[in-house]
Amino acid sequence: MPELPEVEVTRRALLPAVEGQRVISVDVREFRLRWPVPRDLSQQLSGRRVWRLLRRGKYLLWEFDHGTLISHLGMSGAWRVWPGDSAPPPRLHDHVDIVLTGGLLRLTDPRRFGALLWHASVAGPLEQHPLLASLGMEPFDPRFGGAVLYAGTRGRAISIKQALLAGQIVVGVGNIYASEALFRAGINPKLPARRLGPARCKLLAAAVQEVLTEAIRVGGSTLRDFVSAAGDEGYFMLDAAVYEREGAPCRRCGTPIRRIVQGQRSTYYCPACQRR
DNA sequence: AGCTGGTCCTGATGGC
DNA sequence: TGCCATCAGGACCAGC
Repeated sequence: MPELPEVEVTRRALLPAVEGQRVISVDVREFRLRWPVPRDLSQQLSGRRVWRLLRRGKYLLWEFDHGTLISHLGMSGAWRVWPGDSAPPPRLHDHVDIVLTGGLLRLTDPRRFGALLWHASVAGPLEQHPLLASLGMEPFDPRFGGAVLYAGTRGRAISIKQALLAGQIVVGVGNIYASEALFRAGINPKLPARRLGPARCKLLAAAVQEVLTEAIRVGGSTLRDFVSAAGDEGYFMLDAAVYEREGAPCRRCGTPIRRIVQGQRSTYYCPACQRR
């Protein structure tokens, strides 16, 4: 499910059960995620209070006094929350339960590309954690804009689609929203990143922010109970302009949407609208 | 069999 | 020659 909007929607849904609440117990049923879940996670967290639940890119960061729990949903992960002890028995792929005073949080992740890691404060500043250190700018950072995109794409031979996806310039843009943002900006996804001038960078930066903002807003309604109750069915993007619409008429001009493969991932675009 | 929401890692290449 | 940054491809998995 998770690109930035899904992670952000998840964060907001979990907030009341997490922030300011104390961990009662942790039950790890499957340690083999992308990296092994720490064996001592339960000892590490039990009895401790989570002060804040933050997001960096697609990572969720659970801030404790003595360190930070880092979670990532990979391709197929989701957190769900139940109040009190109302949670049903865990099912296949329900790998971790974190019981807090605010409710039970359950991590499900069939493909196990997700991660759950502990970063102790004594190990150094969180920003220097290997997974976080080289991340690009947050798309909603007030400093983010065309200039950041322009600077970041200088000298880059890869396509603009892949540059967006790489997360070194700006984080949070996954495969769906990369296509959607490029459509909105009217930019051809195959264009080498270094060929973008300041004007197109400005358009694209704005498009990235718009697409993500809209997805969060829409997710807020369509995903409301995806985290709390409804389960796995939750995520779908309302009204994708191009994503998974190969052959369907462009909503702007009617030209059939085209699908290509870049870096082994599908890209969708309108060959007529995206000529910039 | 071939596709799917992510991203780290490795090894090859190219610039200074 | 050495040290970078960049780039392509592979890897990790289950489900449809």
